[in-house]
Amino acid sequence: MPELSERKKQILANVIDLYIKTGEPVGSKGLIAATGMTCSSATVRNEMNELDSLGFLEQPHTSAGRIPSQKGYRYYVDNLMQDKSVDDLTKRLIDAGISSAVGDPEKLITRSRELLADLTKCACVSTAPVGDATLIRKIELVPVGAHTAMMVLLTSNGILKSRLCRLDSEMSVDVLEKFYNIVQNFFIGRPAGEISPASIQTIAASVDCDYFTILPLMAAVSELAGSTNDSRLILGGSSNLLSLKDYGDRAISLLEFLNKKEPLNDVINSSNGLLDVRIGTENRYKQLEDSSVIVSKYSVNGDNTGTISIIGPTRMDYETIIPSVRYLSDLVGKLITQALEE
Amino acid sequence: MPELSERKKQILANVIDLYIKTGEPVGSKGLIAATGMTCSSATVRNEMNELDSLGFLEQPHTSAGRIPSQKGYRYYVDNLMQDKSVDDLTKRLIDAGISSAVGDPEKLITRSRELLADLTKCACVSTAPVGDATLIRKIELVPVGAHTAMMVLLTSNGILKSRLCRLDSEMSVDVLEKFYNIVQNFFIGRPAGEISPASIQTIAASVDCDYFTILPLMAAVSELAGSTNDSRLILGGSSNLLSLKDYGDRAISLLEFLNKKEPLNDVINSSNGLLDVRIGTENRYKQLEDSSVIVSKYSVNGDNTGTISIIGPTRMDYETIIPSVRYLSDLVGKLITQALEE
DNA sequence: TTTAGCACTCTGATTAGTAGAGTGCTAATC
DNA sequence: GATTAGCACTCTACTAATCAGAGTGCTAAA
Repeated sequence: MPELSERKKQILANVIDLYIKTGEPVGSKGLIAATGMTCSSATVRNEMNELDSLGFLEQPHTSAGRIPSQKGYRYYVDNLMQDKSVDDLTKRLIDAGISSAVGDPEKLITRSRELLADLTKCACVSTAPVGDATLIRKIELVPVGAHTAMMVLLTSNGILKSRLCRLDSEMSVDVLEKFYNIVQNFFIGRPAGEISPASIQTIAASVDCDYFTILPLMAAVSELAGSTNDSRLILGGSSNLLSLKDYGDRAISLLEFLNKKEPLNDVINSSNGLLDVRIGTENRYKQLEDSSVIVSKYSVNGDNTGTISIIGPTRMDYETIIPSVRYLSDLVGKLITQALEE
Repeated sequence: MPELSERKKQILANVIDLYIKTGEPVGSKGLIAATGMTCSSATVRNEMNELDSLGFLEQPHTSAGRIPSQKGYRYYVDNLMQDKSVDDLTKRLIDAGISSAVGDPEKLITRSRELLADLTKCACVSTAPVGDATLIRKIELVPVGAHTAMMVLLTSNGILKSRLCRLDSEMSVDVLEKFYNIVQNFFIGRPAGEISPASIQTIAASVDCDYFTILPLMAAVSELAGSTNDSRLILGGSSNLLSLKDYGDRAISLLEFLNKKEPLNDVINSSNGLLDVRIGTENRYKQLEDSSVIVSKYSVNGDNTGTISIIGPTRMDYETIIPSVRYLSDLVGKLITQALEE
């Protein structure tokens, strides 16, 4: 990355700030008017020209102002942006917004997602905490009818999974007792990831109990345990993106893209580090080429990690959004850890 | 409602069918070309003119073809549309689509919503079954830490609600036992709607137990019981509406409208009868003036009702969508009832 | 009652013209 | 050598004008 003169840096930063604010290409005169710089427009023009050849700015067409290129945004985020901490008002908004959900992990995540989408006017994606360290805390079988029961599985992350299951034979006290025995001996306290359809079969065969009676229950355990590792990816606030002029018609295909689980999951999961900012084509998907994605990880109990992410136009207000996302995701991690504390 | 001649009825039906198919205003020549009617275009013009003065058709402008008015759609849905049953392919698609979720109420509703949104290319809204007859089936307190526990409440509809709760004192065996006693005596088998913050207080005061220890638990029960009656309104497939030319720019404000819980809830709940079709301004909301809403109720155990609804442009394919919605919602009702059967 | 013929109307697409914003270059100035 | 004023040039966004086409309503004949 070439070293830029102080003035170039300042001009680049100003152009980006102004463009983020107005959405219009920034011209030399307009830049001076908006920032009160002391040099003349011709000087700015010369500098902008060089920033253009260096690839930090680009022109929509010959006689328009400049807009930041992807490289420009990257340089801005890495070097120019003032990495201020979250401002006081936002902090209070966040604290107040999630206060009603502090004790409950699921609610907390939901509220945070909604809140952040509102604050940033972007789409927001949340995932529940998952990890190898997810232990099975409790499995409960709640009878619903003579042949049916709701199976409820609680993990060490406070994530609850449930599923109705049906037995061929009657759900007798005897069956229940045997089931709870197996649960106690083989499942409680074990990592959810260890439970596979194969291991289930072995266990079902090894216990002193009718194989075909207990098998549907074991299968249900296996399914629930498996599903603890799907990360409960949920998208919110996507309609915020619709009214942005940045996207125009392309908002439609963007929304259709975001509504598909698999690619979105891939986008979120391919992030590095605690807080990852990916600009434009740094996201591998064509549909995100004029969007930026900010993924922030939070950790629960030091082991399991979930994410809170923002998806919006490359022309998003990085300077305020990044601190907000970081603050909120830290908070979520801490609060969930605390809620689950002994 | 004035009685129309057979030919007028036929022309009206044909115009609407064609307009639904093409989205373009229908002219006299085009109508004859598309339907193979035997009279001349001049005759059709005369008839259309009368249908126009009667209010069943309207012209976007003087020299364009006709499009159905709201009154026209209403007459079509009530009198002209062939109320065929769902076609074979659709039936198979639906059956196959939900087969993996048959035994589990929550999954079943989710799959149905997604499926119907795909089939109809419209937005689809589902609600879980609720009603005065919703009984509390089970309340379970799953310890998570020394001071915290996950409370799980299961209703007779198979709907599961959960919430983490925190005690000031330790969650001793003694406390748990007393709690389960209260649950058994006061809650199990009772309608969820009966439980109010006031009744909770009375109960907490009346039992032989430390009031301040048991109160947080009682409060949690009250909250969960109260939330069983929120209908879990969920919207899916709304991005389908974006690419429809019917809406143009207005798609944005429509989506923003649909993403708000309260008005959407109102729209769904203000429906009458088992299957309600509301066209354009028959919906009380300005934002729905060029949309139609189809609300179909399903019932579980004969008492509790949920809904599956379609929201799309007034120019939707009523003839195939209505039977699909009806078929699917009946199926959902039956399957949930069956899953919960003794 | 139906139909052929025709004048009329309105839209939507295309073209031409214009004002304005912004640039890059040159030459003068600090 | 860096900065700046001046200017010719370019490109867009907007407006107005034109025109073909689709469709109508009306009249008069069948």
